[in-house]
Amino acid sequence: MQQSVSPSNSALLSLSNRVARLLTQFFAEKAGLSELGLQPQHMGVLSDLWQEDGLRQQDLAIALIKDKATITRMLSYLEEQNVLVRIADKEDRRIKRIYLTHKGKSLGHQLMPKADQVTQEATWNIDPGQLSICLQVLGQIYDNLNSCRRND
Amino acid sequence: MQQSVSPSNSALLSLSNRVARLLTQFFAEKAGLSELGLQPQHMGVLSDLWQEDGLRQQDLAIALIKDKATITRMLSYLEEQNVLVRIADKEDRRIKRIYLTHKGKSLGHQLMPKADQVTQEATWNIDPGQLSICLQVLGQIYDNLNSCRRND
DNA sequence: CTGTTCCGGTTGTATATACAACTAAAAAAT
DNA sequence: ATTTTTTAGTTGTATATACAACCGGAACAG
Repeated sequence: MQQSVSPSNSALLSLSNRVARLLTQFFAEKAGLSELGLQPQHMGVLSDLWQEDGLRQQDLAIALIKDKATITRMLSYLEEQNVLVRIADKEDRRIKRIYLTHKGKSLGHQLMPKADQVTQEATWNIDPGQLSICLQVLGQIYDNLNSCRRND
Repeated sequence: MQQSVSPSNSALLSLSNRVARLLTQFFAEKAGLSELGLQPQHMGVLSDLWQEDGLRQQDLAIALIKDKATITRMLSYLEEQNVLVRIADKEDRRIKRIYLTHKGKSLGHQLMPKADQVTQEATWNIDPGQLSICLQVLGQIYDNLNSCRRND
């Protein structure tokens, strides 16, 4: 694999930020997000709910590493757009559980493959084994940092 | 390497975003950024100038994947804080070249090792060879996406 | 040369986000 | 039981960012 910059370990911080921004930007364009009334930041919510319905707002805040106030406002918007619904938990009335609507699930069907596609294009010249290792490493880093963080 | 979630390739988008956010957050805390009058987003500028002085604002915008207006305002702040100076280019008077001041370089000396440290902590249980592969892959993805993007 | 186009940077404005303060509900302490 | 503390979510406010419109200087066309 040829490489224009040889990153030191210390580059992880800036490199991860830049890759994340680039991928996000490309995805938003490729998927025509804004034409769908969605913004890049909404994808995190959508993809997490796509994997598991009925999450609490707090769960989303933690998973997405965003302020709970930010989540409140994102969900208000997405609820207005009929992408999802908030349903108060029966047992604990503080909790609101989030469910995708039909429209939300349909968007998931439409968008998840696009995310795959963008990843494919971004990694066309990368050895699958190495890509797989990269994803494993990122997953581990996520777990490492996530396990020792204050959640609020 | 044990792993709580086994990411598919499509996870790159969300995983890179989350890792970037977590690392950024940890770094900001570890380095006491806000006590230094800096915000996380300033680190990109600082680290790029740390590597190469005299960049144009446009260069920074492209490298950091941010709007040039955003860069303008970040630099105005950092210039006020005496972290850097803008110097008009002699040959092309549209261009402003950015140089770290003494204070800026001193901050670099102080902060770059902290970034290393955070990376070390985040990857303590990861095989160095695999981490290195991960960084190479991320670097390649950055190059891939960066080379085919509209710059403005 | 002169007008046109392009490029680097700035400013106006709307949205996204974080932080802080707050409300309501549950859990824990006494 | 009653008070205190903790938890989930919302709202107020300040800052960060993107997008659009703009300005001045450079390059280019005739």
